[in-house]
Amino acid sequence: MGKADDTLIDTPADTLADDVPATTGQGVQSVDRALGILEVLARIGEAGVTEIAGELGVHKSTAFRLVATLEAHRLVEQTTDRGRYRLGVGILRLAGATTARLDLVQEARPICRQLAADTGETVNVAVLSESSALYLDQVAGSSALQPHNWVGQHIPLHATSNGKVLLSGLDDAALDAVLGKLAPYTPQTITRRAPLREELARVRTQGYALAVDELEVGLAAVAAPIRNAHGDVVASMSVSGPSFRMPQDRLDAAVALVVAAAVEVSHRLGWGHR
Amino acid sequence: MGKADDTLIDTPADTLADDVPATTGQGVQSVDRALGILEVLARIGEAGVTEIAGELGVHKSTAFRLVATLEAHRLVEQTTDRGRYRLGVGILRLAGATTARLDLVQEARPICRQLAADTGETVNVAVLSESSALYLDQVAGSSALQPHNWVGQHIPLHATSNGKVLLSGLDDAALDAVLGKLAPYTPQTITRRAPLREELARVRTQGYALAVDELEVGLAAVAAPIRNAHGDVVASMSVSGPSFRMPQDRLDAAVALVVAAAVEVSHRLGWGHR
DNA sequence: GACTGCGTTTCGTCGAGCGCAACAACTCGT
DNA sequence: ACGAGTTGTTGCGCTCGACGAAACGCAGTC
Repeated sequence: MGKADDTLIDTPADTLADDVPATTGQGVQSVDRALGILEVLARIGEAGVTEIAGELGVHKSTAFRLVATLEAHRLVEQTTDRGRYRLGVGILRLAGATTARLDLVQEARPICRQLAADTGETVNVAVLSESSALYLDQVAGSSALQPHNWVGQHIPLHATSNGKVLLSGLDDAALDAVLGKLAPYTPQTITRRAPLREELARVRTQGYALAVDELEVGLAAVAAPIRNAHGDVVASMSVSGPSFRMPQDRLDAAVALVVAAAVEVSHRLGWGHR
Repeated sequence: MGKADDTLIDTPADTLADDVPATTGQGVQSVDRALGILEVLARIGEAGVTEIAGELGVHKSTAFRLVATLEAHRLVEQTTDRGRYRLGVGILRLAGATTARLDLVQEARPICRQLAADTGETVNVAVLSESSALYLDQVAGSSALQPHNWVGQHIPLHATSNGKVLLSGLDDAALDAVLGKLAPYTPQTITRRAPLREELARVRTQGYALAVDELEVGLAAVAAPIRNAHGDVVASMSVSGPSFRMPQDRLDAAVALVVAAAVEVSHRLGWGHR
């Protein structure tokens, strides 16, 4: 009886397991290693050939040849001639193409722009990916000294408005599978399961989520769900800015605007049709 | 066979053609092909194994194995089981790692220096902020008299070349939200909406903006847009100097140089053609 | 129900990619 | 200033891993 959770094992089986440790060991070896290099660089930021080779467990020359190939495609670049390597602009070009083909981003972008203009704050679109929130798009508000570009970053689910919205779309089993330890980022962070469940229930009923000083002191955000044709929560859209610029009345206004915007995007994705 | 052509390998290769058709032919073959697949998918958006194989000029099974390896690293994903392939979220994760260290000012600075050296005039980088242009960086030209430092200053949008470029990236709604009263600074300042819209349309088509005696009599400037991976105008780069030092021919030369410099910075930020 | 397209799998062969070792440039430590 | 110890880079043979051909299972479609 207690082992009912075994149904989780039905998952495609290769979806989980080894996500971090360099190479997966399956597939075309050299490609596998080359992609491992990209992941190493993403994790470390900057590394020399020797360091990369050590990380992958291959010979220096092998690592060098792979890196050189990656460099020819601009996926990595070296800081200086005969210097260390880091991820290059080719990645960004690919990322641009990736989001360009996501109809979610395409449909949401003009609405995000409008929302950013109306609120004057930064707008983000996020989806659930591998136990965290993955930010797909960001439109800076009118007060645009780009606060920080979160696109592509993985953000904790329990400490952000977007995260709460995404979690609110899951059932209890999926929730347990996704939630790990609830790390505290500020004194306001929700760190226990029970209060989080209550908060999620509240998000479900009221149709939006708030997060003030929960990820970072001085940061306030409000998010609303984006649904597909089946009504599933596929993404979340948020407005965020410094707390001092977000008094109660502006926050209320932002709630109304972001909910309306998210509903509009949902409609464009086929939600609410009969 | 063709023997003498070996000298081709000596080419500096730092400014090689950025439109890599598919595979570069050099480096580790299978990695080269795998990265070619990513580029094909970036271009086409979605493709089947057979189509990819045709594009690369390899056998179906080879393409499949490469795609499977890419899929294991989440760089591609298939729309449905036994379906077509497209770029995956792994790309976005990698992109997040690159944007984290990507700073507009930092990437632009060496190019600004070069531009300042080539033109002998002052170079500025500006972004849109709070209904005006915010100057982020400045590199003084070779000329002795130092113009006053604009970094950190908010400058009217309608009377500067940088401002026009930044405005040219907005749609009509955003334009109305940002534009207030068009204050006259000199007799040349554009103070009415309609002529300004025409000017912005001109900026969009020709890819740069001019401003002569519009903010201050005797001050001439030319600016070009800096774009991110999505093609959005995120910043503007300008060359400016006293009008008496800027006859028509020098102005023309400055236009070409600043446009080229802005394109170069855009590339570093992930902007690809089209 | 045969046909035709797809993505996927298996398998034997051969050449591409591997590890080795020598090379070149750069940084320390004394 | 000078080697000792790094680093990134490059030929070179051997071998194992990646390749292509063909077969397979599964969709649609006439």
